[in-house]
Amino acid sequence: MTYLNHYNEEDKVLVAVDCIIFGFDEEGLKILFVKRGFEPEKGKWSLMGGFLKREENLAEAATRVLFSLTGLQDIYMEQLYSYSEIDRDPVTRTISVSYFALINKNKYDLKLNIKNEAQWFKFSEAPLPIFDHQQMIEKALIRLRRKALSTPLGFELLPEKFTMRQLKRLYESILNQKLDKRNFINKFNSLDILVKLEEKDKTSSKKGAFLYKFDEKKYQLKKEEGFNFKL
Amino acid sequence: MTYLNHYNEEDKVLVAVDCIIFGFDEEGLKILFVKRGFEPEKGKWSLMGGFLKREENLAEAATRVLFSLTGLQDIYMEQLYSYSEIDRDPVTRTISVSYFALINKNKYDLKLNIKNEAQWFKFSEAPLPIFDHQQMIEKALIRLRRKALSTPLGFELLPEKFTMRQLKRLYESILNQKLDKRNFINKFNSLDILVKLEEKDKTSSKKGAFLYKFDEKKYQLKKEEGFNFKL
DNA sequence: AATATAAGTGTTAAATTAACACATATTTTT
DNA sequence: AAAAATATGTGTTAATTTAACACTTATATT
Repeated sequence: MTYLNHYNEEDKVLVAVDCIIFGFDEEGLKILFVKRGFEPEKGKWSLMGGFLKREENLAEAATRVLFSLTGLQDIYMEQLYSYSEIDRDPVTRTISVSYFALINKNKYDLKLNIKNEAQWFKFSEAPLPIFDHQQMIEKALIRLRRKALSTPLGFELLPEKFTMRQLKRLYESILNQKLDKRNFINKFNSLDILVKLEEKDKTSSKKGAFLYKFDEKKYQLKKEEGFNFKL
Repeated sequence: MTYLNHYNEEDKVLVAVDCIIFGFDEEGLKILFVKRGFEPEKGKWSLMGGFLKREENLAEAATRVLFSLTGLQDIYMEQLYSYSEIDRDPVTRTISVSYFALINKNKYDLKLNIKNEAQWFKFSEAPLPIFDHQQMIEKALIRLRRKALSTPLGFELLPEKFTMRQLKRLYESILNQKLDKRNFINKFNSLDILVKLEEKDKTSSKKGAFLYKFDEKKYQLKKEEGFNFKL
């Protein structure tokens, strides 16, 4: 504590994290909001947020916040951007760092229902959240789209076994455009990260559609390597 | 100040900004460091950094810090990432948000020399900076490379008029690989953002090489639109 | 005169991307 | 029972993009 001359107590600020959680199911891309439990804006929808504590770094704070509000655990999150407008939080100066994650919605829904302050919304129909959260979400969506074209994606969002149709719909809902069935399948197969199973899924037709899963090793390798797709 | 129950004074932290300034000249890609003027690590090389003040947002802080340490003004900076390891600054808990900018080195060098605590280093020969600044720089370089392949780049780094050779060298030094002369020129010309001038530059050969400049409107449009290059 | 350095310019093969249609299985409707 | 609707599955071709590649001209240097 000898060097504090350049370090001015008065400039200390509160730092928060806000988590943008994307999920996916039959209906398309979803986003998870919580009902804010305290004033101001109590009762309104909000990203999962909370304050950074002295004993943790930002990633730890994001993990803790997500867990405490939703019960979700072991979710890999990625830091996105820091928001620092002076009045962004009307109560006191707060800087917020956004994190985002993709999760397999079905896998986690049971846990989620216990704490029902959290709720999934179809991405296109989500209510306007508080503060600058809408801005955060827009940036996250741009990031998600970029990721979809440069790294394999789906392992975190789809059930373990999935059909080509689901995979294609996932990409369509992220990129917000229709994709050609044959081209999509050919393209995705060229990545060589899928394993075709014997099993068929019969929920959407009696003929059944073959199920696939990711070859996790190849998937991770491809993730590190990256690519440059047009879809 | 009625709602402070959830807002805990004790969790306030100092927030800093650190600026990664890239430049370019005949020798290649450069990075700007300052000699740190206070303890700890006084006299060591460091990114331009300083603390966020109560009355400014992060972008403003970055602008102010850059100006006060180097005299550089009107530099567009882009936020990169926030660093929050508890002990990243040995004096006190500090979160640092990195910003990066590309500047035309020659254009600004005069101003710079006035305050000679700042110094350019060839990117490959730069000394190891303090704290986690090296990490910040690595992330900035990755970002810079990505940008080079998805958005036109050079307006901020090159002199107003430049030769194809300089442009190619810029890309080579950012991407850290040799590029084929003909392919590079064809590719870049296909963007349709360059204007070929009558003038020649004779500094590197008596034959002279034609000078080009950017068509600023087309450049900015292309920047918004983006692309997806392999070079 | 020979050699070296820089500028400038196009063609071709390979790879990737985009466009496109029909057959099969089954259920639903008429 | 026939017709229509929904879902699965599969390949070819043209267009575009990328990668590989070599010689000519101008000038200075030896």
